[in-house]
Amino acid sequence: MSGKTVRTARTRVRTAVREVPGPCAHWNDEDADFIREILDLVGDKWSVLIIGSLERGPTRYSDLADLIPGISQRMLTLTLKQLQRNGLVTRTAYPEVPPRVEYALTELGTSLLSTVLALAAWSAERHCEIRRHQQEFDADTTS
Amino acid sequence: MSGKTVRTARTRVRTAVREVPGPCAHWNDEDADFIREILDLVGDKWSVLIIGSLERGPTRYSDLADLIPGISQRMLTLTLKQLQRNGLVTRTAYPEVPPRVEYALTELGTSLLSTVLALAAWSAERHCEIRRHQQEFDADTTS
DNA sequence: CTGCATCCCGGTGGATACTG
DNA sequence: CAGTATCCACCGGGATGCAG
Repeated sequence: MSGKTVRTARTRVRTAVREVPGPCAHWNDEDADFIREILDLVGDKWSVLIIGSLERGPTRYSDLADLIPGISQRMLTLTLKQLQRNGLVTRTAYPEVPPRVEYALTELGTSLLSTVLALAAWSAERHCEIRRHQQEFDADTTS
Repeated sequence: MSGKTVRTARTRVRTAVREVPGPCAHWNDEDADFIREILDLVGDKWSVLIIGSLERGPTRYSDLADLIPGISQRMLTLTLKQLQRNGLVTRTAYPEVPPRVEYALTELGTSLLSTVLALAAWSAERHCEIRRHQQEFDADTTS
């Protein structure tokens, strides 16, 4: 997982998903990698929640901890660092006492948020439908 | 964490994400739950790849295995069953010899695909930007 | 207040071998 | 061909305690 075969072609990336020239596979390395990249960004347990909590502007560490019920300090710190590394949030430490640190969404983070929100909307629309399918399936399986 | 506090209100789900009545938290239980629901659906390692591979129509088990490099039989079976349970794909077994089984996207699955594709597009657009940030960050951190 | 270090447990998923 | 079953390594992530 450390190799990742650095792709050089960034061209025509979006169309690659839909237009497939021949009869061969459409999940060509590149496309699959983009999926993986997203999953690495937001596939974990807390990233999206944190990003969403930053929607309204710069927020302090402790405020984030309050906004996101159930998150541990460890995960908050870790995920924030990860988000920062990916350029989705910025970290600003004010040299005061007691220390104050604010996290904020970058433009990149904001753009991701809006995209992710679409997913959340989808879930909101369909989640009862999904539940129904699950129950049907479980009923059938429970022989 | 096993309780999950079964919500009874499915009302006004989509607006809940953007409109926040008061000054309080916007990640109200419901919204967070929708995020979690999505993550359960597509947050794993293979779901999205499988869904994408089904884009062109019904596909056989072995064909899927070929289309998705690196997936194990175990994970292919498991993930397909999960997708089926959630009503995203259908499984059709033809009573022939040798056996033939085809998986296909449901309308629900298709709708999710298009939403997920938006995320993939985002990743395609921004991934070089992300890489840049990562390298900068790592360079700074590598003291 | 903000954050790292450590311990530890459960789940995810890979490898492999076997069945209808 | 289309799975099922078993074993096991890895790591995400919770709890707790300490530090700047």
